[in-house]
Amino acid sequence: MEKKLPTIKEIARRLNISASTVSRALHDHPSIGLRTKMAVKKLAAELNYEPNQTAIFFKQRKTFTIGLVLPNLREEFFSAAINGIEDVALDHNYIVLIGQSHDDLAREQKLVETMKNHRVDGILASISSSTTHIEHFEQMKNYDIPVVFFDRVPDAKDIHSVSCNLYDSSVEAVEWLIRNGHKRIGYLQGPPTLNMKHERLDGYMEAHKKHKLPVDESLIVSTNLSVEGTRSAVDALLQLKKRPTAILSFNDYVTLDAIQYARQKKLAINKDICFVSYANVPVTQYVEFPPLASVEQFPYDQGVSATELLFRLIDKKVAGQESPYENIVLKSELIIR
Amino acid sequence: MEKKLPTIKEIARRLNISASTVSRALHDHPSIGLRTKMAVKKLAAELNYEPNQTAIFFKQRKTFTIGLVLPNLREEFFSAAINGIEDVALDHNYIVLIGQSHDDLAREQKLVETMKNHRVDGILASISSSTTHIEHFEQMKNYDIPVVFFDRVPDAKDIHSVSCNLYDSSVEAVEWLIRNGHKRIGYLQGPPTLNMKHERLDGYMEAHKKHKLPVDESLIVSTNLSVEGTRSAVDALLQLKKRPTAILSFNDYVTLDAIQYARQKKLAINKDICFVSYANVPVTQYVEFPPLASVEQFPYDQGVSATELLFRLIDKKVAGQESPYENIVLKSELIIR
DNA sequence: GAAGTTAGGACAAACGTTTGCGCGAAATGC
DNA sequence: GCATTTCGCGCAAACGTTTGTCCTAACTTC
Repeated sequence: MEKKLPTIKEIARRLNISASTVSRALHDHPSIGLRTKMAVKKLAAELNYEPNQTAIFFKQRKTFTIGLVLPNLREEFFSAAINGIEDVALDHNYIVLIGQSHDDLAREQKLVETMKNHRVDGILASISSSTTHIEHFEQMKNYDIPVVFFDRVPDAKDIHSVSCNLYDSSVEAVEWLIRNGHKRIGYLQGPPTLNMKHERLDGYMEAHKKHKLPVDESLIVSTNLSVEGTRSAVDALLQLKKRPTAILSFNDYVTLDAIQYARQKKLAINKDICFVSYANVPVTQYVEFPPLASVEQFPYDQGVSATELLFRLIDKKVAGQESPYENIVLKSELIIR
Repeated sequence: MEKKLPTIKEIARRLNISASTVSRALHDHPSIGLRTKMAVKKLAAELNYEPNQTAIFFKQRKTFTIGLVLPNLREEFFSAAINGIEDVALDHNYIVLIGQSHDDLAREQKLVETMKNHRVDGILASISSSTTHIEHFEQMKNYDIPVVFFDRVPDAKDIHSVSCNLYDSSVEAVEWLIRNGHKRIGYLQGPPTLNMKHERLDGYMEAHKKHKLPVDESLIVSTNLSVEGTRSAVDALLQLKKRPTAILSFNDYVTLDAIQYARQKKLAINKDICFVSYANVPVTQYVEFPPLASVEQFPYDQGVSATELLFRLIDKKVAGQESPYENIVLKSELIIR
């Protein structure tokens, strides 16, 4: 059953010409006569010839493949980002290798390693929540594989990245709450590794400062994103003698868990307590009590932007040029329901 | 900046031995002496040698890559299926190329074409809703690339597939509704291309037959899965003089739209009208009125099973053996909330 | 000590494609 | 009609690895 796929050599043999001529003919190289060009193309079509990409990859040192490493696909944010990534990649005739870290550093490392072995031309990454260092990404420099981080960007200097400005929208979100009469606003943050740039927290602080509201440290709690983590964090807030009337929380998924827990505790959502969040994932439209507002982070645009940056880096690499580190910041937008 | 990655040749040159010896030494070939073996490994480690996979792919005619073509990643069903696929693939030291058809036949064709060019070792596919023929998949036979369909399986003979038995659970679902007193049960089906095997409909019919209930054709409507399509289909049901008291609907996403529409029409969910559905996606746990029951289709297991089948096919292909067409059917399960 | 065995490694081809170089013949210029 | 350019194409190397075959020296065996 070993079907022998037609090769350039085969065409050359049949036409009694050399392989190089065939190659050039197929590429419309100017130094090939029209007659041979026609003959080659005709036979190629008849034989259903298709170039062996693995041979080309090998020779050209390019695979027309980009690697995508992200925490998971379950979150609508990431699946939306992929749409942008895939669209740009397909435009460039590239295809996407995917890998989910499931927020596990070891798995993330293995994925990067595997992608390196596959000689991807570049890597897009959103780091896992347990990623405490990024050596595995930095090593890619030794292989001339550019890396662009998006959304979950590590707090390091010498990297390329695309992310949303969450500072401004965090200020805006908290101000919105303040304007709506809230004076005690809780902040439910994510795990430390994802807060390294603490844009959200800085925005939270700034809004308090602007409105001369004191910041109560006990109003700031953390979750590791798990249901239990979120519950105990929310619990800590609800146990306070002076409980917050509103909570700004890490993202919509966390918020859904938080709301569920608050309801379980017999709190009236949007009366006893309000929620404002990040991500603005579409699925919240179906739930009874969605967050009152959520910061749209434009995953599709982030994906597009990151992929375009990656291709610029790949092109420069091919041209042998050095690229300065680029850190693109897109703006986010507070969506009020 | 052209970093020269170390190669076998380089190691051979430095050690004044031949490349073949180096290759064999690295592979612990028995005909290489311990001394040279050690020397080679030592130098390889020092130079940080890593085999150039593209060269190996080229030579071995294998890429250790499988292609995955599916409608979209937004649906939790597919992102859950990927988890199974990825886990099995990683176990086999394979990596996954991904492509979303977005329910567009042309895009699906392009993706398959691109994956073929990348010489993937096999393809996993869940067809788009606009896929009216599967020539593009059948052509893969000419390239010795096995294809395994999962979940959304075309209605054809000569294919490999993994899917859920929806007939039994459909009977069960409708019987459950009947036992709960419903006599007029609507059926909101998906687009024709996805109903080719009409397991759901057959089950719906069978349950009616078993309970000697007449089937009213006007209770059977279709949606193209879009929000508008679903709304007008539901509308048709609600307009009936004798409106159904329950609706069995294509999947949870459709159901969420349907429920939203019904509420908009001032119907009391679970009183005026009940919903039972397929997929059992986790996100329904956060909504106010989830479907009363949903058929779990075990996406992770489907992914695992499909990928394992694919690897069996790949192995047989390598061994030059012919494989009979396998159509694995997993059972589904009606989950009652 | 001669014949046979074995261990250890070299050589070269092969996978399919691309590309720099060069060469002969036709076409052009005067 | 000779010199020069242009055109069309072939030759061979190269990418990095694997693998079948062959070779040589050392070792065994009697």
